[in-house]
Amino acid sequence: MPNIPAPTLRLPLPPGGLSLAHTLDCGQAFCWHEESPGVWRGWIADAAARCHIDNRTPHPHLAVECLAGDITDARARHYFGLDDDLDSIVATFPADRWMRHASAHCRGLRLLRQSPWEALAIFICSAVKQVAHIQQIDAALRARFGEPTPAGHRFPTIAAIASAPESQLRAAGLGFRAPNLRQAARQLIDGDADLDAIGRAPDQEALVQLQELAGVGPKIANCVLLFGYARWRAFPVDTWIDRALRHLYYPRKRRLSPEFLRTEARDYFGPYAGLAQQYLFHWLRKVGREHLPPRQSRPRRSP
DNA sequence: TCCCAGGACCGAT
DNA sequence: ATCGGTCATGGG
Repeated sequence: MPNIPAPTLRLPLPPGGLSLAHTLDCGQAFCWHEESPGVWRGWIADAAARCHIDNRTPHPHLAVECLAGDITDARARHYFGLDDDLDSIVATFPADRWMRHASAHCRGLRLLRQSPWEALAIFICSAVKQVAHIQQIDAALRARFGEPTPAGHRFPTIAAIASAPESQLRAAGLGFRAPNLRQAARQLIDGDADLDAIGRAPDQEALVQLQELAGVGPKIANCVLLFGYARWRAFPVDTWIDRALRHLYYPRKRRLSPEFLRTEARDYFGPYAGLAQQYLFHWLRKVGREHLPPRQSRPRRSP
């Protein structure tokens, strides 16, 4: 069988543009890495891909080289959210000082359309982990449990994780998250939870059902809703957003309950609160740390 | 080296 | 309802 050269898709960039660096390295997906300057290697669903922005032509475009599996024009457009009117969406963000910083820094950062299962699984693994290590876990899960292709391993199926021995999951670096990921997969296999049904449920009901899964609390449920189901109002409150809300947005309020931060704050950021949250998160981590006070670490018990 | 990381969960107030 | 302790593993 002849070796057919990999087809390369060329997608014109929509208004609002697309930044691969911001979109693929902002902590919403963990299966991409910068292979060489400006060239990103990763996965669009079950297809391996290599992407870069080509500015040479009169009309700049996104070049997507398919390395394994099938990527159609429509699938790539959908994955990168190229049909979202980014300018109009960013225009709905509150025009406060911090969002202006974040929006200026995150130009071209789009919401990816990841699969619900992949978002669920990787964010269960994300608990109390640095972004760099979540990427490592993604790679380890693929290598150990994912179907091989000529260009690497796909993300493991629900069944593959459900039947994986806990010891092998721990060997992938999951630590105490291993039993959670395995049990969540089993709950889905057994029909105790249904990702399609969650996709049909309104936000609040979807959050409740997601939190019935092992290892999924309020923060991860919101991540799955936002990144796996493209529910723009979902508002994950992690340690970064928590500090930003307390110190930058509500600096003089004494007691801020987690519930307040998840609901009142979410309403403040508007109909696309989830993307606003991601802009804040990415900006804070990359250039805005100086605006936050140092984390308060709990004093260690004396021996 | 040693502190800490895109939390969830459990039990004691 | 809120608070503290605990859960593994590796990056910086």
